Amino acid sequence: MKKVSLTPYADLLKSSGLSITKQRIALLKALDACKGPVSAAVLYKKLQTQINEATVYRILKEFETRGLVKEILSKKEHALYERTTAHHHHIHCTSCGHIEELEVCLSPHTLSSVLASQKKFASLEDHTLEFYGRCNSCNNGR
Amino acid sequence: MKKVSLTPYADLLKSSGLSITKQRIALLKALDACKGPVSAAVLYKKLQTQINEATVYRILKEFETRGLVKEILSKKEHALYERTTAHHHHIHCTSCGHIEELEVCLSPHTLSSVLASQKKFASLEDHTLEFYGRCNSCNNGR
DNA sequence: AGATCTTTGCAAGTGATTTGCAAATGTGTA
DNA sequence: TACACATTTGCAAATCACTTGCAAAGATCT
Repeated sequence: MKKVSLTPYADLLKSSGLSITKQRIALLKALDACKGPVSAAVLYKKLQTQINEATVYRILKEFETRGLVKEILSKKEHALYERTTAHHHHIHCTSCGHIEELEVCLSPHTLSSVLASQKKFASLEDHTLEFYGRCNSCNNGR
Repeated sequence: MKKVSLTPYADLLKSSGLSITKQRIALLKALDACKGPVSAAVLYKKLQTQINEATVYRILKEFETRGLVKEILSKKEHALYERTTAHHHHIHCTSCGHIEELEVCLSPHTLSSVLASQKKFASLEDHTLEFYGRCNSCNNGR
């Protein structure tokens, strides 16, 4: 008999080793509904009728350790979260805070040369690369 | 008559457009005495007999906007600060938190190609690039 | 369905950073 | 050097983002 999948979100939770609750599903949906990285506060605002604030934080942390979301650090705001997709970086507008996804990344060659050139670290697990500038609309307006 | 400079720190403050106070000088000294980036809390601990905690935060923020210090964001800790020197990046140990300076940076070519490839931003002001891995001593210990 | 383990809501607690305000200190000018 | 004015500091309270303890509610397994 064919195994029927309930919903993609439920499946995702299950395959990440998490039990299925309406709060976690709501949070995944909300994350997907956002175009870019969002703060816990914004997520909570969208979901306040459905999830308690503490739960938003708890779920976000859980998701991060399971690899479902990625935390990105920004100079302006607190931590921002986005669903984990293909590895990529961002450019942040220093004026309006708008964040856009970039398709560039460090080449594997550059990365390994980083490690090779400085022998003091045994392994390279991750990197963050964020750009800051003025987006076109902010630049026009000045 | 030759202009005598009082102290290098006082000169630095003056040329940054800041008035000279013993708190600001003490903070600059303390920053220089640290080998790597430090948190406001650590700085305050070192200086508690000389500067009030709120003042530490106020000065740090002031220094950042004047370009005297650079704030670096870390996945583990809160904001860390270091004196502005030549542009560089860091590698953070995900186990012990140790941070080391790296000499590598993105090549100007890479940077401009980032901008060129994605025409949506008018200017590129800055970028952050932080690596995460396990330092050798943490790796041995496991 | 029942037992058991996990998650949630709530409210209080933390830790980091900020703010208001009066006193203290710094700066420019006489 | 002294004064007037502007800036900075210390202090205490406030805020903000996030965390925690605990009992009730919900999920999972059989």
